Amino acid sequence: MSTPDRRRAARLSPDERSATLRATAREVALEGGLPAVTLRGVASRAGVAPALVAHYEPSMDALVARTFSVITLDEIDEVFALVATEPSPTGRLRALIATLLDDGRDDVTAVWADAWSMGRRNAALAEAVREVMDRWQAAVVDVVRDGCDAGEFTAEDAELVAWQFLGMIDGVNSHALVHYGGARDRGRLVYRAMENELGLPTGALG
Amino acid sequence: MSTPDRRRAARLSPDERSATLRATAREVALEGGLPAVTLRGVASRAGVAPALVAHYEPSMDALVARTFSVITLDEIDEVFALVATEPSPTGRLRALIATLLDDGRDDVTAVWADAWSMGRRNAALAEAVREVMDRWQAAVVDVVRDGCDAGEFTAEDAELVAWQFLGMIDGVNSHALVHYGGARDRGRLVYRAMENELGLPTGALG
DNA sequence: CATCTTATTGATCATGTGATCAATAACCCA
DNA sequence: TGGGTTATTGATCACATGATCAATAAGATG
Repeated sequence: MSTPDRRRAARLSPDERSATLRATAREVALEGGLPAVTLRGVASRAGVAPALVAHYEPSMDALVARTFSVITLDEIDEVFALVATEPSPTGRLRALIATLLDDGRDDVTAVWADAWSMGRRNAALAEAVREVMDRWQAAVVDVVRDGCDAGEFTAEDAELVAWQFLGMIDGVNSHALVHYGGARDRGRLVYRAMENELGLPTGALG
Repeated sequence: MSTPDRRRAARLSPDERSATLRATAREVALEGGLPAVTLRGVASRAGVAPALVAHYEPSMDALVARTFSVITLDEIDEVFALVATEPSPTGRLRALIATLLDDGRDDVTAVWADAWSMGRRNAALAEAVREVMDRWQAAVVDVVRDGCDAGEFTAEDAELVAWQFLGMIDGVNSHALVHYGGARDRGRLVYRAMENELGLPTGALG
C-alpha cells in the first residue's frame, strides 16, 4: 500500500532523465498545483526514487521555479500559436481574450495563483514569475503595436495597456478559481475596457 | 535557543483566550502570510503552548480560514470607513480605487493571494473566501447603486460591474506583489475602465 | 485556608518534508 | 564476455507539521 512497488528505473542519459523529470514535474503541478511538486511527489509519479529527483536539481525551490517556467512558457507558445491564426489585429486580440478567459484553463490559473503566493517565500520562483510576466507583457505589446501599425488601434502607451490588460485577466481568473458566482460573463468588462482603451468601436471585440 | 523560555501563561477565560489567539493569528498571517499560521507559529507568538492553540480550534484548516476571515472582514470595515468620509458617490469611488491600489497594503494582498492558492486544498478556507468576496461585491454594489440613484453613474448591471471592478483591482495587486515593473501607474486603466463603464466623463475619477 | 474545577502544559505520536551518501546494478566499451 | 563508468537506489538524517492526552497548577468557590 505505502510503497507503490517499483522496479529499478531504466538507466537514461542525464539529458533524457532530466527532460523526463521536468515533464513529470509539469504533470504533477498541473494536477495538484505547485505545492504538489515535492521530491516524493515527482519521484513516485516518475516511477523513480526520491533521491534521483534530488540528484537532478540543486534544490526543491529551484525545481518548483523551473516547473513554473516550463508550464507558463509553454502556455504562452500555445496561446499565441492559436491567436496567430486570426488574420487581423482586432481578431487576434479578441481571440486572445477569449482564450485567456476560457474555462478549462483552471490548472494553469491555479499554478499562477500558487506562484504569486509562494513567490514570497521562494526567491527563485519569484524571479521566474517576473521573467514570465515580462514575456507575457511583451507578447501582448506586440499585439497592441500590430493593431496600431495597422491603424485599427490607438494606444498612447502600449506597454502600460499590456500590463493592465494582463492584470484584468489574472484578477478575473483568480476569482473564478474559487468563486464561480457571476463568472459566466465575467469577461464583459475586459472586452469593453480594451475597446475603450484602444479606440475601438463598442462591440468590436465582443 | 530552541525553546524561547516561557512561563506558564495566565489563565484566561475561554472567550478571552480565544480572542487573544485570533488576534495573534491575525498578526502572524499579516507578517508571514497564511502559511505562517501554524500551531507552533501562533503559539510561540502568543507565548503559549502549541497544545493550547490546538485546544481552541477544531483543526488548523479551520484556524487558517478563520484568520483569513478576520483579516479581510476587518479590511472591508476599515476601507469603507475611510471611503464613507467622501461626500459624493464619485468621490467615494475615487477614494475606493485609490485606497485599494495604494502601496502599503501588501500584507493583506499577500493574504488574498495565499487564500486563492490554498483555497484549493482547504475547503473551509475556500468557503470563507467566497463569503468575503460576496461581502466585498455587495459593498461595491452599494457604491455603484448610490451613484446611480444620485444620477452620477449609469450602470446596466451593478452586480456585474462590481465583480469586474474587484477582478481588476485584485489582478493588478497580485501583479504588484511580485513584480513592481510598471506598477507605479498601474491603476490608470482601472480609473478609465470605471469611468467608461459608469458613464462618467473622462478624468472624473483621476 | 482547603477544595475543586478547568485552563494550560509537556511529552509523544504519526506523518511529510528536503537532503545526503555509501552501495548497487545497468549499460557501454574494450 | 568481462570490467569499468555512473545512473540509480535504499537507508537514514534533521526538521516541521497537526494532533492527542494524562498531568499540572492557576484561580475561583466554599
